[in-house]
Amino acid sequence: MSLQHVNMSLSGQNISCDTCHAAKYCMYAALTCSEQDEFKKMVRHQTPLRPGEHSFIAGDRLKSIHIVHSGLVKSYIDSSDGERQITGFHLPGDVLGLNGMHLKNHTDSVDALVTSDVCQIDLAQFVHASKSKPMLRQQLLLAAYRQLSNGQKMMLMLGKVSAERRLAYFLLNLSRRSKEHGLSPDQITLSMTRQDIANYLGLVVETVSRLFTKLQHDGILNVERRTVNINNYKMLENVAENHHDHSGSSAKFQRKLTL
Amino acid sequence: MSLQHVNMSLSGQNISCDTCHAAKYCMYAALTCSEQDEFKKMVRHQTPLRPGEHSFIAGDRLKSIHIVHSGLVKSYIDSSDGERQITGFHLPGDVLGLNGMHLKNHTDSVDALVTSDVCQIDLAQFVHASKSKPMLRQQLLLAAYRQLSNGQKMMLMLGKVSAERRLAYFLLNLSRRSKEHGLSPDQITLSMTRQDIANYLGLVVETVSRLFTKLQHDGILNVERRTVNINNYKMLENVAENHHDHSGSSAKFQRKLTL
DNA sequence: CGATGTATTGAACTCGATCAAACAGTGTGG
DNA sequence: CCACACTGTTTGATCGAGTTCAATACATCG
Repeated sequence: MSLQHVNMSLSGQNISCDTCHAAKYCMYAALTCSEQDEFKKMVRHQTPLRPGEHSFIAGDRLKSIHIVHSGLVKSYIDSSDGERQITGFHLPGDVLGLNGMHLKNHTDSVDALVTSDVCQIDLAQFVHASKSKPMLRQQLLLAAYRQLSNGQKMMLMLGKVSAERRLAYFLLNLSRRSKEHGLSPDQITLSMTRQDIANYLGLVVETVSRLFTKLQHDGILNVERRTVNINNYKMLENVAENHHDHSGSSAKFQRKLTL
Repeated sequence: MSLQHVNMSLSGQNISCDTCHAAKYCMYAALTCSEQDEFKKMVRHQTPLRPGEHSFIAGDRLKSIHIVHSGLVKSYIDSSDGERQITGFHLPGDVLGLNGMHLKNHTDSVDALVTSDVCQIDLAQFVHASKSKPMLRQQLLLAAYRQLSNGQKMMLMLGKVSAERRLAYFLLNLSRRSKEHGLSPDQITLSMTRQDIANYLGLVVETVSRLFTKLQHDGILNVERRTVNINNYKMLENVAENHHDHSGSSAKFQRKLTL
């Protein structure tokens, strides 16, 4: 099994940071013992989210910090005219809903893609605890800065990058994160639909589907429904970086990619 | 005579928060007197930036917080293969370069579009002062959250929105911000080139130019080089919101827009 | 089994990009 | 003052990447 099944069978209340599989990806890991004790006291759990259920939606009062404990969730914003843009897929340890903090209301929504647990840390308690334990605040801040930097990269993607490169970049990113989470970087499971991937990348499903087929024909990937095997990491990076060497593309390999 | 000329003739060292025209748009305004005193002690100024000069570039050691004092600057990131994406235009009071904080190095670059002053607040001093004056930190945090929220809206724009809507949205945004800065919301000066606008919106110059012409033909705008007059605010909003009623578009007005 | 949601594939179309040319300001130097 | 180069903007003609529409395949589940 993969990403999404970690801890899926735990009941909400049995979860503790001590036994949390995701603790090492969580801000929890960066805290000292006494800070961790403080942290543990603040953590509450929603009942596990079934696929499609949401952790919170835009407009909800923002009274907690949310951190993915297990599973996989997507965050998205909706525009006035009904468009939706998926703004991220989030793995255990990821902090959710920081945008919106300044308004005390969520500006985005979060749905589970697979059965997922999301921890909640009461904001008031957190702020209070931060006074004596500044590292708590520090860690939240770091998460925000990381997300800012990420968002800018995403803008570059959506504004300047071709469809093929977007997908390649997406897969590499997923691969890297899978690896960080102790899973195989070569075999990745897409727990989100093609539709979700397309939306996230600013494309339509058909384009994503065609690109998967193309990358498979090029010998870069093996795609089997939701399972993707990366056969040629280097070539995938070339596609992502637009080193448009792998010239003839499909049908047959042409040169050693060192050319 | 607009946005960009505020204070352009001040020499770097004469600037003080007490006399700063932008103080009310700055985090400074949210501070108490004693906090303001602390803040003032930390502020340093670069010599005024001439158009095209940069305040900092990606990779620079991040040792200060930057805040626009006067003028107009753009921030952008470059990709490995030479693409550039402008990530924002920044008016007085805006905080720059928060992304990158987590790495202690700037991940984006900032160039002046017109003669501009940028204040620098030494990060070490700021962190130290924050210990006794938590509101300082609080304000920086708020800026980060606002930028996060903004970035997500931008993703929606770049991923889902048509060229015409992007430009409309951009102009409305500029108009709103001009108004906030005490300038006319109807007559706005584009201190950035068409190229910059296009890049920011994920388009090419030609498209932006054509869209200006179109919006003018539709009677929504009057465009005169860098000066844009918004004749019909409501119609511009309709374009931005995709209320695709103003159906026949160009050549002749067709219905009252209440239809 | 049919029903439903997801994925792939094909054919035609379209929006915005690209290529190319002309035009308008703004210096700069003779 | 004009010739010039230079940069930014507009406009036209054509192209193409990605969308749209439509049909089919494929799983999963009642």
